[in-house]
Amino acid sequence: MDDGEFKATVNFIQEIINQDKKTNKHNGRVHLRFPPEPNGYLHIGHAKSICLNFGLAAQNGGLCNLRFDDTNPSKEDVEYIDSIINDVRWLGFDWEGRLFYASDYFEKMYDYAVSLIKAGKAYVCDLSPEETRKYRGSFKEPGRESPYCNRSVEENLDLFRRMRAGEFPDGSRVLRAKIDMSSPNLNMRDPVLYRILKATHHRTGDKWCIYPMYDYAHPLEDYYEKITHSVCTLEFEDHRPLYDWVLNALNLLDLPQQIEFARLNLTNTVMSKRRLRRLVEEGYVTGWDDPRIPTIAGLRRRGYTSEAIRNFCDRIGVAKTNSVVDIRFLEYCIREDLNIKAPRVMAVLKPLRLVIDNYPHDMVEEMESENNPEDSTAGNRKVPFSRILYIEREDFCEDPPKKYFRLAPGREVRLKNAYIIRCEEFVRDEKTGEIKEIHCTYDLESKSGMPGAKRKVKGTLHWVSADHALKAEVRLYDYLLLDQNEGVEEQEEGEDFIKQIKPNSLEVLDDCLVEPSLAGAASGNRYQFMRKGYFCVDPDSTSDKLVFNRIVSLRDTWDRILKAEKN
RNA sequence: UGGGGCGUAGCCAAGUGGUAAGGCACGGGAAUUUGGAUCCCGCAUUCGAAGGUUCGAACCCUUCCGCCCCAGCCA
Repeated sequence: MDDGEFKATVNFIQEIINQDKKTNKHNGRVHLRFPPEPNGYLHIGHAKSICLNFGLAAQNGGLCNLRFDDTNPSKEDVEYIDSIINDVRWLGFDWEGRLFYASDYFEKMYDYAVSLIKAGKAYVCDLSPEETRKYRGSFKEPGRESPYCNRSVEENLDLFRRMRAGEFPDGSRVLRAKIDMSSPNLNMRDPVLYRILKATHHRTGDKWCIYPMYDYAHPLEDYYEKITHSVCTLEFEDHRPLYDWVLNALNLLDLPQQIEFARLNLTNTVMSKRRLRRLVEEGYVTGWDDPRIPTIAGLRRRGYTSEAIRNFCDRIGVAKTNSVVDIRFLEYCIREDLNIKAPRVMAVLKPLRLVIDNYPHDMVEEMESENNPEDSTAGNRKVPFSRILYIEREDFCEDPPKKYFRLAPGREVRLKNAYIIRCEEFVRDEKTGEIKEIHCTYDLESKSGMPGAKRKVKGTLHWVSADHALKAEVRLYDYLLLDQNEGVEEQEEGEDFIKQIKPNSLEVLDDCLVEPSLAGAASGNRYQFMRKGYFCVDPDSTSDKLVFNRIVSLRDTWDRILKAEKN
């Protein structure tokens, strides 16, 4: 997958693993996990984490589990579990049966909490959420001890048992760790371990009405699964002392090590679960698999390959610096992959009728065409050619600017895999002034493969035969957000990222014409529409009407020249 | 404001005391029946800043500056 010119440099996590292997920490075992909360769809930021965790395991002869961190039933749902499992598998990773749920450990976690209480390291606190916040203090001020922090072990045990039994309403009591209310790290000011939540859990049903908090549950989950390296994102750095505290308070051995790295940000798009959910729920996009959003489902529908995504993730690097990766790098990765894989076909997106006046009326020639010049095993196909063709509207210009190599009055151009033609005249719609049709003559010595084809001609155009072409709908996607840098996290108070959405991030082309070899193209198939880009058959496609998504355009040097001249 | 992190090119990112890798983007050129792909060439006298240590500093020390995260009974 990544052999060839690209060589990954050893990242800092691999360095830690190298060191641990050297000192035989964990007896040389390497065991990681990808621990999503099932409260949303996976996006390419998760893909970075998935590739990192599973990749590190693979590179080190280790293991990687898939684990759902389902400790908050009020936000989670099986819909998300199913989609996450599907996405991780689609990305190409295998947890080899080690699929776990935090909820599987609730009983053990409860028992550990009881031992914490017995050891005098946890207590039941009756403060309300508001009071708890006040007692916690601030960055400036130390917190104050809870009036309940010195309850007897017996009373704590009794209260905690009754919390579990459902005797108290939501929010009335919590179990707290007894650590240090004056710690400069707010996470250590007697953090909440368990809260009462009378919600039906998607897996345990109504068995529980108390649920462990992340800070308590996560280190235990890692411990139960014998995780050696617990990789998470930067915002958990402040939680590491608590992660370690839980494990140490219980006197556990062979402990996992939490290591934090920077999450992925991409330009021109949104990446937070909150924002993606908003786009979906408020109808700015058509669903979690809308090809404009960077969810795995969206990228997949758009036509991205898992290889390209993995490659991207492997190449962006792993570090602790907050960064925003240019989305054009992702585009580079998919073009690189599809350049080798995607068969070439001809498709005219915005058709302009072209008549070859000196070509016989009823003649049809089958033009031999290479399926993929980058792949000698891809073979050839025949494409029908006749007197009336369609070319791309933008491939003709009445009054061409300099450096324009395409068709213009009196000019010659090559039709890909066919003949060299000359534009003799064009017909204008009298009412609209729009150019309706162009008339050409062809050089019958210039057919591809013949000696006469060797003549140098500036431009080569793609085309379809009017009588043979298939109608198609093509969906062109643009970046979701206007400003390049608004892919970063939260904005100023009151600023709404919704305002940054491009009004025309989706353009639907209804009257496209594609070559007949595309008849019956299966959903998910990818092609290069020559000179236009890479396209993927959408699930909406039917035998009556083909529907394609543009995955990414080809690099367009002409377009760049035009833009450069504007500036 | 207390704590925790991070500053190397437009964007990622190596570099760990011996004189700034690589990729993307960008610019130029070659070749070309895709203005694609490919191939060449160019692109940081300097590493957030200033001092110091050293024969030698992006790397070590000091001070300063900037950015990110934390005051959920979310994860």
